Amino acid sequence: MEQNFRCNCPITSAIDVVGDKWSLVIIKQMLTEGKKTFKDFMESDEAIATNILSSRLKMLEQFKIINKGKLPENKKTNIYTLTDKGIALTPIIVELSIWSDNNLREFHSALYEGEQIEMIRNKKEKFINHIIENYKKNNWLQHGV
Amino acid sequence: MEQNFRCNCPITSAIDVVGDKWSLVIIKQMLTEGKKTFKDFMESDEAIATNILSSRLKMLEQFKIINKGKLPENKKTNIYTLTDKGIALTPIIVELSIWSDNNLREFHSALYEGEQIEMIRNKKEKFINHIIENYKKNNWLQHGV
DNA sequence: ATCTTTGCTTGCATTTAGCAAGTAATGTTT
DNA sequence: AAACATTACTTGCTAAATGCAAGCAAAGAT
Repeated sequence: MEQNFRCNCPITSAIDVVGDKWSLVIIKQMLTEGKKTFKDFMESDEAIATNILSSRLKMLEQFKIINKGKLPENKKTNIYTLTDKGIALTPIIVELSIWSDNNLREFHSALYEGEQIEMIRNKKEKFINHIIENYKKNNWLQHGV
Repeated sequence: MEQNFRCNCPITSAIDVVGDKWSLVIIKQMLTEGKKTFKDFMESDEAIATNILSSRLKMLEQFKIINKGKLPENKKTNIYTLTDKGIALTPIIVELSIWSDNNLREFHSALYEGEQIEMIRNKKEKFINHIIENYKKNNWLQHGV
């Protein structure tokens, strides 16, 4: 996988991995919208195409950002969960949200408002931990096993 | 510009603006490598193509993330500087750097090491301010005017 | 007056993303 | 058990973004 990196700068390398149009959107959906199956992602506001979704999930699995598993009672549905590497992307996602709220409103008036973003801004560190704890709680089955 | 946004989610919208392969790399170069002219960006480790660089600089200017100006004594060289919107991207860049250092090393063994990343990790908030103050100091001419 | 530097643009090739349709395996309903 | 529906894909084609090489005009240096 080494040949995929443009250079040895950590910032550029992070962008090489999760800097495409969809990776961080998928991770956001897992982290804050409780999405975990192929169908869940398909039905998102963002309307990702199925071939792109499929290739992105494979790539994220290769970089150990997500796990692919199944529940014992269902042999059809794949359950995708964030690994620790994936959960560690939370601060990036939170900072993107804060930046948009502060700087993009003049170009995009319909941006979500309100409590959640206010909460993120006021108590960033606490909110990051809240999102992570919430994610872990709702995915205890996968994380426990 | 409204039609460029996939939906009303702030995270997705931030990715719509700076989530391409080059925007955050250019901003990183300005913020941490002191680059400010077309030539500076051209000569980077990452080796951006000139047509892409040109279109990215225009786009970043449209979103008021950078300013394009000239020094009084030189009519040829364009000087690009970060606006406050651009400087506000610093926390995102810092978090990308931390994530890489903690999570990408197994896939990219040649990642830069050492002091700087250690410093970022240990004292994140202080380091963000240090980067910003340093940038502002070196660009006082543009910021002052 | 000529040469070099800077900041581009243009044309073409390649890669990545998007859309619509198809499909195989599983699960559900009658 | 047969038919239908759901899930998680793949395939083929189109469109958009990126990459490469060359060219070029304006400004500055020699």
